[in-house]
Amino acid sequence: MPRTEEQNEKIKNERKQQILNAAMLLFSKQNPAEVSIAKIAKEAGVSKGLMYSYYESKEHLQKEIVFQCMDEIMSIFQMDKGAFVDAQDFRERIDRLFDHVQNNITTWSIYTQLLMQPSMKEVFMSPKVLEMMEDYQRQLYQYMTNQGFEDPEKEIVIMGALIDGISVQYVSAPEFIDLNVVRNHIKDVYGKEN
Amino acid sequence: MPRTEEQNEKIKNERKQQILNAAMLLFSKQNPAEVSIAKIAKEAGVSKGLMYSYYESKEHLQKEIVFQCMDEIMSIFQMDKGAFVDAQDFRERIDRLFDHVQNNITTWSIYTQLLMQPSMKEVFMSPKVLEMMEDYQRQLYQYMTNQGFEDPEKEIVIMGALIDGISVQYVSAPEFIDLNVVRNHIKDVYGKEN
Amino acid sequence: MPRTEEQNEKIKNERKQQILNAAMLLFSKQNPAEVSIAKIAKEAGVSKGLMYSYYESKEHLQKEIVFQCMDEIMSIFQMDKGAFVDAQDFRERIDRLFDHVQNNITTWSIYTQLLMQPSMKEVFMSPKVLEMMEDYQRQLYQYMTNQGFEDPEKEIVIMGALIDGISVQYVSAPEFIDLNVVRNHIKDVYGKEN
Amino acid sequence: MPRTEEQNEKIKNERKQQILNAAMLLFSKQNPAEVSIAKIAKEAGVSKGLMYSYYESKEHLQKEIVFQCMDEIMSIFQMDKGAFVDAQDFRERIDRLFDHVQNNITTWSIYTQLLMQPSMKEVFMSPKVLEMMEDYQRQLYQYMTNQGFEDPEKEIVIMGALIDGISVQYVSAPEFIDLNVVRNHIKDVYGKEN
DNA sequence: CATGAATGAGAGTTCATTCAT
DNA sequence: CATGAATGAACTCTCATTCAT
Repeated sequence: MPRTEEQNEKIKNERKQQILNAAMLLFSKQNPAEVSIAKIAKEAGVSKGLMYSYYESKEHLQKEIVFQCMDEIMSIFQMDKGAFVDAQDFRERIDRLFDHVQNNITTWSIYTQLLMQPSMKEVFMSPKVLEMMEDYQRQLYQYMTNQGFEDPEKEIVIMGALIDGISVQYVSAPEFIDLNVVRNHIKDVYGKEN
Repeated sequence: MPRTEEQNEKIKNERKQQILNAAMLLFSKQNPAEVSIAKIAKEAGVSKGLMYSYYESKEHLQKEIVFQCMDEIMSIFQMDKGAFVDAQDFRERIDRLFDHVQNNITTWSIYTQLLMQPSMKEVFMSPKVLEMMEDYQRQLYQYMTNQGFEDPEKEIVIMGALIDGISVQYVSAPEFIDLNVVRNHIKDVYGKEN
Repeated sequence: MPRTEEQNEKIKNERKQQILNAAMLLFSKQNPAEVSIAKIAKEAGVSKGLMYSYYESKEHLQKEIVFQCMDEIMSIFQMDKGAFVDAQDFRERIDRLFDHVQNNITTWSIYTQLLMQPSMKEVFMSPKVLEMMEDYQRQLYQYMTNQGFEDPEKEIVIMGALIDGISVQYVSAPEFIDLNVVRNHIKDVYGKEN
Repeated sequence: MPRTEEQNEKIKNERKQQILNAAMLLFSKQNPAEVSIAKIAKEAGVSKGLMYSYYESKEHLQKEIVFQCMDEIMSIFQMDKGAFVDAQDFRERIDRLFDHVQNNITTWSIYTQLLMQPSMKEVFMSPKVLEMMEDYQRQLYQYMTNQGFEDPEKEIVIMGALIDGISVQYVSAPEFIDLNVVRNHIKDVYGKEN
């Protein structure tokens, strides 16, 4: 009784996720360039050969990881739900973001590490990502304007720098960094009820 | 007749700098782990073998670069000159920092890239660096207090996140980022004359 | 469909033996330290990389060879069969030993060469080898006493020196050395019927 | 005031000996193939470059060492003094030999190690060495005949094997081997007064 | 769909040797 | 005569990738 197409698809997706998880775990502990395909395969519990049924090459695997991280991170702001409706919505999204950083340090660690690499610039500059960015900018601009800021663009830059800065510090040395200082600061400054 | 001690010293220094420059150039364009000794040697115009007269191993070369970057960056704030005396001094130091980021993007790119790597944690946690950090914290704390901030520690965190965040963004995509927004914001907020 | 465990095992054993044979052949013709992994791989008809699937390192390969030679040589005296029962048994064992030297000059050449190297002392001093040596001493002591020798320990030393000396000479220049002179001398002196 | 030709010659010889001694010291502790020219130069207190004023290559240095060892060893028997005149003379020469082994374990260790190497066969087979060997054989044959041995050739083989065997054992593990057992045995058997 | 033996290019590293000084 | 910076070939070893099974 051969497996149905559907079952196969399911198995494939599970395997793919297995491999991705294994890779992410190892990448978070060591420079991806120093993690061998063999180690990932072992960690994922599959054979070396099988890796290439799911990922064309090591480079592709790395890029897919960055994309997945990006998707995950972007989804936090729930851009699909439309613009930030009000200050409460804004504060909730900020909380979701900071919670995510705190609870998914592995994801963020890999994401930061990989994004720092010049070779990943093309991922960063892909249409898909750029579009997301623009959406994010537009919605935030709208919100900042509503909040009465004189120079919304400036505030977006400041807020972005704050978030990126504290995240980078946090993944580098989570034991020394308290995310809440910045979290609260952002909520105070940008999430005030009118 | 053999070269004098002096002549040898001079040659060695020149060669060492040559290699360092080549390595930094390449590291800024590609993940250091993926830059081979052969490539660095070629870029520096020396033989592969000679690399090992000047650097015990690739790892040592990498670490020396991080340390050098760190020294350079730390020296910007001129902690040796003592605490920030007044707002003007503060603003000058901030300017020096931002100028440095802008003019030494290579240094900052490598520095950020390497520091993101788990294996570099030990460099970051070395006594020398930690001591510098503490100095920096202490002097800034003093300054923030003088400026009349209620919660100086919080302000240090915020300012640090801002600087790190904008720097990371800048080295990732200098063509899209305008450092001056954050530079002026910091000078406005923290560098006001009393 | 993947190969069965059994098939893999078989392949691995064959390959391992192939490599061992190649290494021994080359080691017998040249100082092992001067025989490169590449040469061994070529002689064995496998790729350089594959060598490391079977032997962790060159050092491991060398040591495995010494151990194998040692086992082979030790097994000649068939210590497991118990003490030398009588003069005929003694003579038979001596013959087996000399036949082995004559027919396995490669083994003996490597063995002698490697054992001369200071770094191999640890192999020589391993518990397993030392135990075998003691067994050998004990059994020979018993036999020499039975044969009526006044100073059995002395005879053991003399006989050992004779065997080692002629073996070393033989592997150095087999075309000049006639093993039988010493073989017969030992059988005459120590293998007389009571 | 330039050095005279004579002084230069003296300096050269001293330097040469310096290098030789350094090399022998290191070779006795490590497989010659693993001792670098740099290490020898350092041990000898000269520059790497100078090594090549005295020895054409590493190989030549090694061969010169074997030759020197051989000369030293051969001189012990004082073949130049002519045949063994009587049993006392024989016993004295045997004593000189065993004393030398005991007091110059470094020399013997290198000598044995190097002679075991197939590449050194040519040294062993050189006319000079072969001639020495023949002299030794002839003189010993004469002596053994005088001593009344029926088969002098056989006795020469036996004695040679004994000496080589115990020497090899001694340099391999001096702490376990008592040279005197064989020394006395040889003097007893072959050095009896008629 | 799954395996892991096998490959080969290239990595880091060492070292005998050369040669400008 | 003496130095040691410099070279380049060769070394040990790793690893992404392939493919027979």
